[in-house]
Amino acid sequence: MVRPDDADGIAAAWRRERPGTPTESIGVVTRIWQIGKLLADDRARVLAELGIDRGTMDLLSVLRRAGEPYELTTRELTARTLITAGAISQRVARAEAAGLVRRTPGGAGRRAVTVTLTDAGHAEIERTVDRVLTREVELISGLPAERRRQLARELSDLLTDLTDRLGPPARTEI
Amino acid sequence: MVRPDDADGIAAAWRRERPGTPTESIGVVTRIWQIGKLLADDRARVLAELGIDRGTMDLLSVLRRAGEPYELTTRELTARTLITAGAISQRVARAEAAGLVRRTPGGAGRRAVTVTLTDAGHAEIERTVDRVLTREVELISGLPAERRRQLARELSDLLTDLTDRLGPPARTEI
DNA sequence: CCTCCTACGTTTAGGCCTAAACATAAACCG
DNA sequence: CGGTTTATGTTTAGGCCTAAACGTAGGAGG
Repeated sequence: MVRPDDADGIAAAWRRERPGTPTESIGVVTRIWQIGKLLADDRARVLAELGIDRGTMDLLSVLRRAGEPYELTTRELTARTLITAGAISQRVARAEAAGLVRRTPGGAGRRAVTVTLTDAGHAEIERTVDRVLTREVELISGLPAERRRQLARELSDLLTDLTDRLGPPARTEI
Repeated sequence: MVRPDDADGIAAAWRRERPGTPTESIGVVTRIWQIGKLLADDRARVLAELGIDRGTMDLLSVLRRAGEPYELTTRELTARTLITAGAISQRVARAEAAGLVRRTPGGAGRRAVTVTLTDAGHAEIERTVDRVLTREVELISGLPAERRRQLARELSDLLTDLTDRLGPPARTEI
């Protein structure tokens, strides 16, 4: 197995090939993407074993976290998630077909549709969430608690700064 | 615009709804995904203005960084990228149709296909790379140089640790 | 009231990816 | 040597997403 280029190697290659290329961001940006992909693929594997996909788990998670009575409008779901309204509509349709949520017209807004967790959906997320989060804690356990908290703070500062620069569209997951 | 849940809010919601849920990873993992998505969407916007897509830029970047004579086999491309061999095949086919690369049978390995940057492909990546990287440096300029380097080191440690735990499949981009 | 406008969802077309099936050159081996 | 395995790529089927077109309920304004 070829050892993939590390971020430092990529930056060095650009400077060698094109002296003057601005490379200061690569050490952070590339690694964020690499780590994100490793974690995302691992979660997909865990969920595949449980017979559920990421989109559905994301949906059920948001509803479960909202607390009793476990319902939100489509608009609220869109605002709390990283994806578009159309994708939410499709995710909800799939979850509804699987009996995990229920759609009922009427609710808060003008023409809102309320999405509610069914008992089956509630059971599904209970079955899943600890498995997923326990696995994740295990994955980052190489980082001692204090360094983990420090990293979280630094990422929080970066995220806040980016959000200010780019407008608000950075949303949730799990 | 509804303010999205922040990672701390998500962790707090899980602890409120399900005391005992392991939430220590959320502050790092969720933020990694959020930051990654903000940066990826921004890059997609920059590239859309330049009339090129992320996959193509990624391909041209890897070839350009390889240095003269700007060619790699499909297998090497797969090893240096975050995607599957099938996707590489499709990306190369698209780039070839656009005249940006050339495929020639034969090369290093057993039955290798060599992918070479054409002059048009070379020009395309020259036109693009500074724009993309300059934008990225600007985006993370809220982080002073020393903190940026420290964050890069911490991410590097985390990535190394994750790669060891999960096997080697963490690859490149840009 | 009636019309227009705006908020809210859904549907559709298309893109790109993954996983798996497929094709085949080259090497291995009895 | 000739059959079998292995390394490489490509193709195909299907999934999920985005962007944009499309419906339509309720207000707002005249």
